[in-house]
Amino acid sequence: MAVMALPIRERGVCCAPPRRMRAEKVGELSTVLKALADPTRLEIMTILRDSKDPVCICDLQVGFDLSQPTLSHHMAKLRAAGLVESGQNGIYCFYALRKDLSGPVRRIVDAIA
Amino acid sequence: MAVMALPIRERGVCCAPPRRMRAEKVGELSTVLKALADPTRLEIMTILRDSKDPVCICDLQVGFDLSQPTLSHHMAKLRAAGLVESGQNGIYCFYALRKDLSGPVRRIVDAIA
DNA sequence: CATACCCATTGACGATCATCGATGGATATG
DNA sequence: CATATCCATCGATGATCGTCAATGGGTATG
Repeated sequence: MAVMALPIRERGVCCAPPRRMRAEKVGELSTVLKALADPTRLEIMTILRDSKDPVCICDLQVGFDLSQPTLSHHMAKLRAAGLVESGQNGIYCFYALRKDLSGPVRRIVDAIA
Repeated sequence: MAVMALPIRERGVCCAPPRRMRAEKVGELSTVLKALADPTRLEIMTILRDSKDPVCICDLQVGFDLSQPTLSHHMAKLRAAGLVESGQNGIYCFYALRKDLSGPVRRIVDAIA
């Protein structure tokens, strides 16, 4: 739709654009993005990011209208993606944003305002 | 695993954490993240972001080992998410990063280094 | 007009995902 | 010990996703 200045092409001559990212990094980043690409997990991440203290699962279960297994599954997915860490204290399980996130991942998490 | 300073809780007393993000914004952002959460589309986005000129689909087809319909489907998804815009010139179809991305989305795109 | 090239759409298939109910383990309380 | 609370795992189900082959439309070339 937009009026773009389009290059001129020659028929039958196509050349692959440069790919600067390593395949390994592409996989890591897409895993992280996939973990964030769900409304529930996205909001949980902002809660963890903005919370001063680790957050208890039971509090999240009150805040979100989801079953307990579903929420547990979401947290496991966030942890598998390397975004959060968990700690147990008696009955309670707490989650917090990992502090050793890589630069790009940290920037992405900060960007979801 | 990590040694977190865990808060003290009272049995049976859970309170929902604050949710600062509007539901509408959560939906938009998760749509964008879902569009980025695929290795192929992620790499295409970096190519478009780093390219000075609009990129022709036929060039992408050479660069990625995917069928033409699959690549077309990926581009449609990026456009549906509001990340790219397209322009036609004769036979050729060009794609480019949209310049009117919102602040958060722009930061996310910039973060995928 | 006939042919070749570029691209989108459709229909189909297997894989992954989000969700739930049921279950069980672990820990605290009485 | 008995009970209540918190949480993870398992199995199942419906939805969505990534991919392809087939098809068709549109545009240039000869």
